[in-house]
Amino acid sequence: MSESKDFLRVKVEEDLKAGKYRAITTRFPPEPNGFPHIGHAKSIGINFGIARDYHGKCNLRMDDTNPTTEDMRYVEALKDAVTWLGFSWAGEVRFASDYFPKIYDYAVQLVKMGKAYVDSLNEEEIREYRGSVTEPGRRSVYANRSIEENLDLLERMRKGEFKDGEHVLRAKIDMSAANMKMRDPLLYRIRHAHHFRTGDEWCIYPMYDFAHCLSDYIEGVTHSICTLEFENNRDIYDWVLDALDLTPPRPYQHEFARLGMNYTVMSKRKLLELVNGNYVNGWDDPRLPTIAGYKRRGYTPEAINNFCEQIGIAKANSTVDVAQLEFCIRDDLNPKVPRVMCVLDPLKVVIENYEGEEEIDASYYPHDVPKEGSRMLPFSREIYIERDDFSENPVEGYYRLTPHQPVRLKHAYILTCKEILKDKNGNIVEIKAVYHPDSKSGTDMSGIKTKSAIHWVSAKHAKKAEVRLYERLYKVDAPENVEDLNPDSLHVIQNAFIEPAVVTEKPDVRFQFERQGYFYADPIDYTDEKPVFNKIVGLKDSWAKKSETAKSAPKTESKKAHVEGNVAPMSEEEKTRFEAYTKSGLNSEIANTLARDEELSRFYEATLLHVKSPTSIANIVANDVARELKREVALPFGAKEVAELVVMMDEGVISSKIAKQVFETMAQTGENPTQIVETQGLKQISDPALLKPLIEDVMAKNPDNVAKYKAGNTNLFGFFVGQVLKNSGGKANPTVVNTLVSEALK
RNA sequence: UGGGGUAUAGCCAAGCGGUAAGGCAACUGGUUUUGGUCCAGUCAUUUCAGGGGUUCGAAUCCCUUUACCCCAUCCA
Repeated sequence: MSESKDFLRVKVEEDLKAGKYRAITTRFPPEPNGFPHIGHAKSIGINFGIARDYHGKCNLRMDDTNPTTEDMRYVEALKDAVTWLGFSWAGEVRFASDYFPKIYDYAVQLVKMGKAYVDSLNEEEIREYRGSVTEPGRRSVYANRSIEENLDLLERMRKGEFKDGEHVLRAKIDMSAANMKMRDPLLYRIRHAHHFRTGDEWCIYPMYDFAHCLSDYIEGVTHSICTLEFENNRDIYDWVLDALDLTPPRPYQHEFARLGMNYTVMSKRKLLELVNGNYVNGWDDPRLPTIAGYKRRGYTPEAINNFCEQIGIAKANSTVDVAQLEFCIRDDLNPKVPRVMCVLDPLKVVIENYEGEEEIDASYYPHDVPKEGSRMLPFSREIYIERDDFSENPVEGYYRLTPHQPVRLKHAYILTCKEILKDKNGNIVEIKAVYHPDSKSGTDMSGIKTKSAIHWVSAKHAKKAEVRLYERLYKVDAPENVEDLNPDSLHVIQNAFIEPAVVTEKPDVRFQFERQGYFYADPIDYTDEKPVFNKIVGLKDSWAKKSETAKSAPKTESKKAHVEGNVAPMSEEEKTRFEAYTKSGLNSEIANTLARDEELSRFYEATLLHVKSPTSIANIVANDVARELKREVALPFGAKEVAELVVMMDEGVISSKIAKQVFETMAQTGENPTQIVETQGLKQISDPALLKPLIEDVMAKNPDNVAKYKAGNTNLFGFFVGQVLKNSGGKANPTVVNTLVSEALK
């Protein structure tokens, strides 16, 4: 695990340490209405990963509360994905639909408590009554129904006495809530639809907001982790669980930013469009970011999991570079898979001075991969090399075969070009070459230096193979619709030539095709008669990059100009205060902060009554008191205490640093500041004679930093002061320490 | 526009008043029978979205401005 923990793990540790839960339970709660993609992999990694790290449990629960969109087929895909990624859920797969009876009972209870009602407005009216983000909504007249009537109606809804949309059950919360989600959210709706698990047992179905929190509670989930778009729903989550007065402990919801990747779409809707519109070949098309797609392409679960770990968990909306994913799969495959040779774009080479044939023992792994295994490579007079590996008029820096530059055939001999054969159009169709008999790999006595070694196959022995090359599905980095699709995302090479051992020996299903990339024997279409390979990812290619960057012009970068907005004007009252404050010597920023906030100005003026020290008071009120006021609890101290603190500071009994510390204690415990200073012995130390030994000590313990500082890293000054202050328990007078340290460092 | 979030390098991301972690990408150089891997190194100090303030000291605390995301489905 990495050294820094993400905020979710921090929270889990806190809760465990505080004894909020004895053990933790998480859950992965997809709706079975689409195939899972790499964004789900991130969520799976988080939920199952946290459960694993803290010895808890993680459930797999299908959030199947909408019978019209869900299907068993997706349940299977979801189970496959979790299993393939290497995780196992606790017990059986759960279904929200299993809890329908319990959830219904909770609904009845809410009605009995007078906290929910049956509304009979139609869909349009409900929307209208909800108001808008700027305007409060108004409550339906049906909200006044008696508990008995509500109970009766709800029961009849369940029995199927009403048509779809005739009634809904709503929570009675607040139609003017600033959070739109809290304007009497719907709890149940009538749907005479067949559910893929409960069949026709129910004709009312709970809404997400009602079912999800209760499902979590029923399962004993402790940490309900979801994505950012549910932040607004957290209020309902809490409301429902609190309103029902449940036996603790109850779960709490925490949100993280979902995964975005460039050149990729991740929404279910867009993915569905690609599949249904036949822009790709099914849910497992290797170009898709679905788990099934990656699996079919040849990605390993290790690579996906590493990726999810590397990108981290945070709350900022972000778009990860696909290069990061590609790194992960290369990194995983490099030390694992055998190297073999496959020619994708063949160019025939006839070796005029070679007769007969031979077999070369060639290791499957390069020197830096500590694995055993080799195969026999047939070599003969006619071979294929990659068309790219020959150049009649090479550009500067070209290392491969040219009319004047010999090249090493990997594992075999050195080759020199003798003649180029072309067709009528001037295309090269064949190379005539000679080999150097004494240059055989391992026993090279030729003394010829080559710049590179290229891959090849014996024409007579090679097997024909289909190779599917994939490029990014989209041509733009932030694709929006099908117009952004890359028309060249799929290249099928029907006539690639691969060395025979790959088919006859099958040392693995994933290979590195030497110098090209990683490939996977397609699990569905591959046969020995017609081998099919999918390109997983290319090797890094610094040669291609070099030749390309030479062409493309450097991008011009521009920093966005920052727009300054207007500050809201002050009211008359505020203006009067502001002027009085500046007149009394406060700087305009502090005066402004105080003047604009009624509570702050009141506190400031009250403190001023105790001591005539406007600047010190203003500073502490505008900064520290303001912070405490932001919290929703009442202040445990008053103007008198702050005044005491100010006096101690003004008189130099304590430094401003200690004052902050004292203030914090005051805010937490409500203790008297003088007492805090007394009991904790916080009086500041200003005597240089007492401070000097501390400074010398720090210097002696950090000779490296002293050297760095003297070499010019003046930032380290703060480090020394900080260390001294820390060692003095915060009591050293920072001003004195500063002068002493700067003297000592001369 | 009301509410809820977020802002640190080209892309992710740590950091919680005292030396701006790490990964990807990029760029040097070395090793190499893969232009791969590996190794060594470079890559935020007019610097943490902008402006002000508090402090001996601010990415971090306070005020303020800006930009982006989410919320007005009987979807989840």
